[in-house]
Amino acid sequence: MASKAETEDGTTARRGRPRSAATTAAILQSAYTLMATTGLAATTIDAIARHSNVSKMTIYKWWPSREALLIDAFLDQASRAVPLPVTGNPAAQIRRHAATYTEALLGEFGRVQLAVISECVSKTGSAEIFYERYLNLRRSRVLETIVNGQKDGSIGASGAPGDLYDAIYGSLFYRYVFGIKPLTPAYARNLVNLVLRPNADA
Amino acid sequence: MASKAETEDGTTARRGRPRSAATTAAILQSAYTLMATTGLAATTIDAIARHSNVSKMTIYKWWPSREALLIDAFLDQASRAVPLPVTGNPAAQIRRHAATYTEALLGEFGRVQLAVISECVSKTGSAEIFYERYLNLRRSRVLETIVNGQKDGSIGASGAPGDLYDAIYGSLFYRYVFGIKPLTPAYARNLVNLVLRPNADA
Amino acid sequence: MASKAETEDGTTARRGRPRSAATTAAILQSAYTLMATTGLAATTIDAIARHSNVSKMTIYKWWPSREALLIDAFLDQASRAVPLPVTGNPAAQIRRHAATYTEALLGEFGRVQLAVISECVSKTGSAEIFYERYLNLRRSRVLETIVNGQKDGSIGASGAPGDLYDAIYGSLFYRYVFGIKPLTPAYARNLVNLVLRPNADA
Amino acid sequence: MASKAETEDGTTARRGRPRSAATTAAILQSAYTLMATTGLAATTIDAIARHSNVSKMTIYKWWPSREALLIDAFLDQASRAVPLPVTGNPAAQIRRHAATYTEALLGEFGRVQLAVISECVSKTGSAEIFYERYLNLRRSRVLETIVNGQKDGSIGASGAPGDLYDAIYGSLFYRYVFGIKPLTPAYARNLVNLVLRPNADA
DNA sequence: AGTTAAGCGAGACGGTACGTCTCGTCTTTTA
DNA sequence: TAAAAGACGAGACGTACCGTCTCGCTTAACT
Repeated sequence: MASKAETEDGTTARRGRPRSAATTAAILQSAYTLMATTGLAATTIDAIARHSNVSKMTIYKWWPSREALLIDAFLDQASRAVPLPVTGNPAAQIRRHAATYTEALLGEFGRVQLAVISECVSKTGSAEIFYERYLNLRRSRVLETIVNGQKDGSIGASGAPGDLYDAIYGSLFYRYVFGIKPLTPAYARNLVNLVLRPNADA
Repeated sequence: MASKAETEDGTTARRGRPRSAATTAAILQSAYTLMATTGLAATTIDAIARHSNVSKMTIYKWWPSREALLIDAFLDQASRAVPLPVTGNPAAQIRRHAATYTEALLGEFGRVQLAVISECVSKTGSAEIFYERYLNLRRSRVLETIVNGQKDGSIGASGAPGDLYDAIYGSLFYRYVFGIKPLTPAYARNLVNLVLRPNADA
Repeated sequence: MASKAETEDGTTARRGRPRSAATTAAILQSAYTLMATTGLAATTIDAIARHSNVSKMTIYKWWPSREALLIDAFLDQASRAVPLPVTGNPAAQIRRHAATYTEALLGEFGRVQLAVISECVSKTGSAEIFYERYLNLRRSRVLETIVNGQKDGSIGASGAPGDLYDAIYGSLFYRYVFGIKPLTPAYARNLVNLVLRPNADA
Repeated sequence: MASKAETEDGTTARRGRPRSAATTAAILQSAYTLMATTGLAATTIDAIARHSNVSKMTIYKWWPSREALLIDAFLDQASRAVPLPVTGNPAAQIRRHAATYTEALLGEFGRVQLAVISECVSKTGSAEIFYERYLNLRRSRVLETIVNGQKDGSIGASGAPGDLYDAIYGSLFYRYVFGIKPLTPAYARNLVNLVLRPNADA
């Protein structure tokens, strides 16, 4: 007989009090809310603990550093935002996505994302971790779409997909970080057309 | 900061009150050095005061906040870096500038610039101040060059100059922040060609 | 028929898993060892649990507070130490006991006893509990001996037995707590003679 | 000409903002008050800082540890208490002093003194520091008085002065720590007579 | 043999103090 | 009269222990 119980999904049941999902959620939610409302400087571990009614020890138990927590808080809340469209031809998909992304940038999503990136930069010197844990996947998907568009002819630009992607999303990010106007869905759509040079009917 | 002369017998002879310019320079130099070597997190006002042998009071007297000081420290050291070329046709000028800028990004200049931007973002939520005090001027000059290129035909791309600029420099910045490879002078030159579509002889 | 089993010694056997004697012993032993070796400040409940491989829950189940546990740990180990001699005349008995007690004070016994007393004082403001659970009984026995000595004339001092006892053992404790030298068996024997003024042949 | 200003009392004036006497006093007063009212366990550095409206940094700047602060707090408030009488013959002086000391023991003084001693014991294993910084001087003075009494014949006991002192004050301390009754000025006077055996007219 | 109750280790958790750090302000001496 | 030296209140840092609370497993007495 096995000395440890197996749960239905095959994971081994651990001894001891199980980790509280409610606590974890409260921490992530508080971190996100504080970033969105009070800004990065006020989003201290102490403030998160106070806001979520969780002890600091519990936070430090599960996250090694503030940037790790902030990334998780962002991922937890923002992952479902800005999905890549699945209908329409590749150029149109990207155009819609860039517009939606721009709209998100102008709201809470943008504020929090930039705070997380800033935290990573000030702690580690770059935002590579953020790229690996969040951006990379999304970029890969858009890259595939660009490749498809180049294949089916809906995208006229012949540059490397990564270069095209960065020209679009790098522009949006650049304008957002430095407050360069305009930065609107219409600007984003126009930018996509400029960079990808889609066929007239795309 | 060389505010003290050494006499033969080793005692320190005061030559009178150090010039405030010397003190200012020492503060800016220390801030820059600390950002470049120990990173943003360790570049505290206390550390700058210690490193420059200046009292904290003097620093607070002249700068209202850390980001203001860091911007000045960056401007003081980095203004002379990455000058816009004045020879060659417009497309070639930008190509050379983008390559030079990329090279600078990969060194001390990039590290410090990103630290300053990060500080602005974490304090104010964006890097607008940095844009106004540094980027804006440089961007304007390049924009003029792009306009010239579009007029004389050396630049084939017809988009708004600002859009073209952001596509190039936004891409470079984006790759730098997120550590996306490759990021080299060759990549920059290629990117300029992709975005500006210069005539074959440019 | 009895609904509950009776063990040999008349105690009622409880349902469920019986309390583990080994665990109890391990806790008390660890508490004593830690007090003797690492000092009171390091003898935390957590440290005792770690050292004895017992969970904190088990400790808190059986002892309501740290001072209660430390007293028990002391009693468990130290009760058998420093027995009152039963041979010789009363004055000689006390003289030998004071000397033995002094010797014990200078070793592990003294260190642990003082730690326990200190813990009681810092938690409750005095060491009355320690007196009630440990000192009182021993003092009573010595008091009887003093009374006997005063009756049979071997003790010349006419003061109240309690006053004589405290003059002797209070002196020893006082010197121990404040590190006043000398504090040796010889000093103790001399002190007993000074306070009790035994007849020459005692 | 001196390069540093000399204050009236001959101490060298230091550069920079001078230490605030009010702050120091507030810290010591708060520490004393908290010990007397809430007990040792509640007299944390945090609590002292809160109660005195002083930052923890300032406390840690001037005292290396809690026991050091508590000793100073006790000395600051209690030094003037329980002065040795200067009139009357030696035996009578000590009798009065022991009675006064006992009275003090039963009030705030006793509570705080015991707390300080307990803190020293739990941190360092003994109260030697307290002896060196407080008790020693007082004991020496009483010892001189005992010597005088033995010389002029007012004290009949021939033991070493230190032994006699400890028999008296050790008894009082012992009774206080362990809550042994009675502990009153009358008891103290009687104890002095028992130990010192003064001549009838003393 | 199966049920039930308690003991016990593992470990999560909120609370609070620890001792240290930087911030930004304030007060004094010195050149 | 500007600068240094440095005290100071505020409050975050990351760690430790407190005492409580699930959990899963074990051990016995009672059905």
